[in-house]
Amino acid sequence: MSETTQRILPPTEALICFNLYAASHGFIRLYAPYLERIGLTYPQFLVLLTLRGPEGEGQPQGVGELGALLGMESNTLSPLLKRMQGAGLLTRTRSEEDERRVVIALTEAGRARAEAAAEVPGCIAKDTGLSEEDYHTTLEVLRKLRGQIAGLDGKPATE
Amino acid sequence: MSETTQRILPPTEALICFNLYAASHGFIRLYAPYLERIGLTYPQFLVLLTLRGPEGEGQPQGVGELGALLGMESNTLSPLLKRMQGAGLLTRTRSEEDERRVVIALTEAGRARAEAAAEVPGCIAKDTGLSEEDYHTTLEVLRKLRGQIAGLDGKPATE
DNA sequence: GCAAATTAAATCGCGCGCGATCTTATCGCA
DNA sequence: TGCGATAAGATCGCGCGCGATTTAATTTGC
Repeated sequence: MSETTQRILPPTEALICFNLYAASHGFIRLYAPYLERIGLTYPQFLVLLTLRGPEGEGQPQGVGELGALLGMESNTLSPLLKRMQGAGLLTRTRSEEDERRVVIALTEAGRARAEAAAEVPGCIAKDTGLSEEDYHTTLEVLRKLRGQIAGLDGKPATE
Repeated sequence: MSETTQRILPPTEALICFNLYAASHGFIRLYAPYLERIGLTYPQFLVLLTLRGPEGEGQPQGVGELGALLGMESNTLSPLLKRMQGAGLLTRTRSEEDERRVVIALTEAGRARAEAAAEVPGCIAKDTGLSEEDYHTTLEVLRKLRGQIAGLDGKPATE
């Protein structure tokens, strides 16, 4: 691990949260030209990838399951999915056995768009020039970090 | 580095960009109760920390410098700073020597709020329970990653 | 068996992010 | 000196995130 943390830095630079924030937006900016080309926003891209599944064999999902996978709630997902339905990418159907649930399924156009979306991460990986090892290390650090903060949302605050 | 990357994962879980996205929002949710208590949004918190400086000795900054430090442009910063001015936290003054520039300076109330803001990251570090070493490793990985993607925003796209 | 509690999704309001455009000031240079 | 190019901010529109509330369906507990 390189020792690049300097003594005097802008205050935000020493914070994990700002580095996540800046890196996240930085990556989204990298994705932007590719996503614009296929007419998707970044969250829409995430939704399509999730519905597509790891090998293109994804099944329809409820709004709740989708939200759990993406870390969003219905207040974000509902309007997002409505826009995607408007774009002809997916359908929203009330579940038969539980009328509260709404099931999201890809249309043919949605499946095609999802295939195009699935090509993008490879392009980004190439653009960034990260080695296989760096990629893996970074992914592990991030997944571990997410695991560490998952579940402590119950306002620990000044206990 | 633990070997937790499974064979079959939801598609987004294998992406660095989604892990950044999810971790960033996760951290912002951790900050939320603390920031709400002092009446700040997350970007406002970043602005105050930056204006305060590493040791509380920060100097007034132009909108552009502030944006460079935070990775924002005037289309995001201008309304944000205007709201913070409305809240009495800072002043916006046209520069004398260059009438295009607008200089941002903390008010007394802003300085006080910035001191309160500076307390928060320590609380979060405690809540997350990250070891000193994990914190340092994570920070290094993120800063390295940001360095890797900095500057390749010139639409490399399918070259 | 039915009212209260719980759950799923939708809706609303507000504050970002950001592409696109506009305004105004400074700079370059013939 | 003057005028086109550049630079700094501001403005506008739209799509998220998210807290708060609402609506409707299901589960529960008596």
